[in-house]
Amino acid sequence: MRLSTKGRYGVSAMYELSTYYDERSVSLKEIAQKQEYSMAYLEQLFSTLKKERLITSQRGAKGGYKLAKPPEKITVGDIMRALEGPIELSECVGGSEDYKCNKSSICVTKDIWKEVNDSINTVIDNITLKDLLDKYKSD
Amino acid sequence: MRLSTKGRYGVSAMYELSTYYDERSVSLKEIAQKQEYSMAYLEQLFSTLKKERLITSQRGAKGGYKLAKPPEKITVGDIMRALEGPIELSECVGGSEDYKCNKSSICVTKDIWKEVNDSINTVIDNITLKDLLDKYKSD
DNA sequence: TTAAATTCCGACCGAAATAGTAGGGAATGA
DNA sequence: TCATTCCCTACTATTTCGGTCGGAATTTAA
Repeated sequence: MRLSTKGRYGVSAMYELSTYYDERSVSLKEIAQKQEYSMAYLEQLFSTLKKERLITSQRGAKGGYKLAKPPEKITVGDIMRALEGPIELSECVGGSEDYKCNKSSICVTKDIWKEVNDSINTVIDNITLKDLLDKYKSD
Repeated sequence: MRLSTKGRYGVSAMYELSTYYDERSVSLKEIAQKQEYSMAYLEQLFSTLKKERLITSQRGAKGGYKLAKPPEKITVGDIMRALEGPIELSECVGGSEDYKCNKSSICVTKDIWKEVNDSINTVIDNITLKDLLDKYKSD
């Protein structure tokens, strides 16, 4: 039971961007080196993050990426959902309301997955990049 | 971001067993039919559940499976961890204490995964099979 | 004692997801 | 112009998922 690296890589990379927010763009190369990730792989994640409008980009020499919004307006949940899709522990939970559920025991367990979903979302939606910045400073 | 079916199938199947706790063994065939799961697949899950001593088995005609403990002593967390392994959103969290972490931003984000882990565990460790039984009765 | 029901066990399998690689094109700044 | 950087598409190796298959061992009942 584990998450993919996408979310982890993404949050770390976004944190890196947030340390330079309002200062300058940061290139993929720089982030990849600092975090020891594959640059080409990070590139794919950034492409997604850009589509989701969490970052902006600047091409060419001295180019790079920046946060599209201030760190206090970007949550870990935003990043996770952008990269990993919605959190759905059971198709019964997130899906359409009309889901036909003739298996009694599934209906009983359904609420469990919803509860777990909610608790995960609560946690990740309540941590912003700013929180991480503050935390690191105080450490 | 989603869990495998193992945990879901497992919890549903265990719920089924719990409805007959202290009454009789339930065969795989019966559970598979009731829940419309593949019998051969369920078999693998049950093999794991048995190794983890959550169920006992009786071979031969009139055989089947039973809960190894009363429903109030088996949590959803027990079942999930048996089938899906420990919850580890990051190798940084569950692993050894000496994990060398020279990437500052990972250390900052590490606590996030721990928090998420903990919140999931809290939820699933606080729901027993008995709770599910009671819930279904009252519905 | 034989037949049917059942668990037990190991091997196999196709599809999808994961975690990347590789290569070239297009914009930009110096 | 040229090095730097993002952009895009395609490919690939490995693992996990969800499941199948065949047969052996055990038990009950006829």
